Amino acid sequence: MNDRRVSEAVIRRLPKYYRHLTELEQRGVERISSAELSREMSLNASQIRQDFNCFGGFGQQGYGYQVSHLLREIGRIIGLDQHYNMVIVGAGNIGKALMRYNGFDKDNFHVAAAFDRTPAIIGREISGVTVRDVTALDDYLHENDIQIGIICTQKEEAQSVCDRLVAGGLRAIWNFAPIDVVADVFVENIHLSDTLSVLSYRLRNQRDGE
Amino acid sequence: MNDRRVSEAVIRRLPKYYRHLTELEQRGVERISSAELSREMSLNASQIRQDFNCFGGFGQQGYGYQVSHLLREIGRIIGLDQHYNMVIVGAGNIGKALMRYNGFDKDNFHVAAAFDRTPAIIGREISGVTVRDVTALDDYLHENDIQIGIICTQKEEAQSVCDRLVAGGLRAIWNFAPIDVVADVFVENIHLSDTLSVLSYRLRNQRDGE
DNA sequence: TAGATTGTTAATCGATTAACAATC
DNA sequence: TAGATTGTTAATCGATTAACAATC
Repeated sequence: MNDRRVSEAVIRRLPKYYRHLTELEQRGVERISSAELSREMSLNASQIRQDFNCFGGFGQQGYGYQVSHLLREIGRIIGLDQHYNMVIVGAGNIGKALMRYNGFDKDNFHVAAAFDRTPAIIGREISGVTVRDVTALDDYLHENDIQIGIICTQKEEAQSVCDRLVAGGLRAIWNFAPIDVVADVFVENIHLSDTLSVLSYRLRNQRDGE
Repeated sequence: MNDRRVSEAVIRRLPKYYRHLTELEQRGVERISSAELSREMSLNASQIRQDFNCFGGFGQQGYGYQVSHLLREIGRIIGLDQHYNMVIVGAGNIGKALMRYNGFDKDNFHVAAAFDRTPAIIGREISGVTVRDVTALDDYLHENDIQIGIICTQKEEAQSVCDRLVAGGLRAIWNFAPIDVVADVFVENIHLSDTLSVLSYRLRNQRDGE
C-alpha cells in the first residue's frame, strides 16, 4: 500500500472506476485484469494498478481483480456506504432539476430540504420535498444533521449562502452558481458553462477529429 | 508565442481567466500584472504568463496586461465571438433546466430546438422553444445548421442519440447522461454525480479543513 | 510447475514553477 | 534613466508509463 498522499487525479478517477465496475458486475463479469480494464477504459494498465494500490492490494497475482470485491472496496473508499443528508438552496432551474435528479443513489445522497427566497416557489413540493423560505435556513441547519450543501442560487447570493451553510456546520459544498465560492470546508465548484466553452474552443481551433 | 500544442490543462483554464477578467473589467480595472492576477486567482504568475503566451504576447513589459484587450483576446480564442446553434435531446429534469439556463450567453449559445420521446412533453413550450418528437431529429439536423448537441436522455439512449447527432453533422457533443459517450467529434462528458462522489470521498477521508 | 498478473520500483514525460534577460 | 513586468528558457516537481521481481 502506497502511503503517500492520494493525488487529486487519482481521487477523480475513483468514480470512473466505480461506474465501470458496476457495469461489469451487472454484465456478470467475475474477474478482470488491469490489462483488460485498461483497454475498456482507455487508461494505462500500470496507472490502474498504481491507483488501486494507493488504497491497498485488491488484486491477486496471476489472477487479476475480483470485480465484486473491487467494486465494494472502491465504493467504501469513495464513501458510498455512507448516508448523507443534503440541502439545496435555490429552487430555480438547476435546483429543481437536482431535486428530481436520480443520477445518484437517493439512499446514499438524500435531499432533506430545499430553500428559496421567491414567494411563488416557497411551499411548492418538488419530488416529495417542500421548498422552504430561505430565512429559515440557519435554524434548520442547527436543528438537523446535514452534511452537504448544494448552492443553486444566482451568483450574487452564492458566497453569502455558502457562508451560512458553513456556519450551520456543513462540511461540504456543491456549488452550481457560476462563481468560485470560497470556504474552509470541502468545495466543488461546478462551472457548467466552462465545459461548453471548452467545446467552443475546440470547434474554433479544430485540428479536426476528436 | 509558444507553438507547441496547447495542453488540456491550459484549455480548461481559459474560461476561468475569461470569467475573472470579465469581473475585473466590470469593476473598472484597466490594467493588471500577472503577479496581481496570480494572487486573485490563486495561480502561479509564471503559469499565467506561460498560458497567455501559448496564444501570443498580450502583455507589455513593465506595464502588465490591459484588462479589456486581454479579455477580448481570450474571448476570441475560446470562440465566444462565434454563434453556435444547439439542440437538446431529452427534455427531462436536466434538459429543461438547460433550456431555461442563462449561465451562458444566449446570443452566443442558442438553443435552436429540443427533442423528447415522451408524448406528454412533446409540444410543450419551454423558454420559447417547443419540444419536438425525437423521431424528427434526423430530418431536423439535415435541414438546419446546428453545431452542438446536448444529450440529456437516460443513459440507455445516450450513445444512440449521440450517433444520430454525429450522423446529422454535429461537431460537438455536450453529454449529461451518466455514461461516457464515444464519438469521432469533440465530446464533453459531464458526470455530475462524480463530483458529488469526490465530496463524499473527502468527507470520508477528511484530514480536515479544505 | 509454468503462465499470468499483480505490486512496486525505476524511467519517462509533461506540467508547473523559478529565474532572468529583454524591453516598455 | 530606473523600475517594473513581460516573454522565454531552464529547473523542478509530480504524474504517467515501463519494467520486472514477487507470487498466486
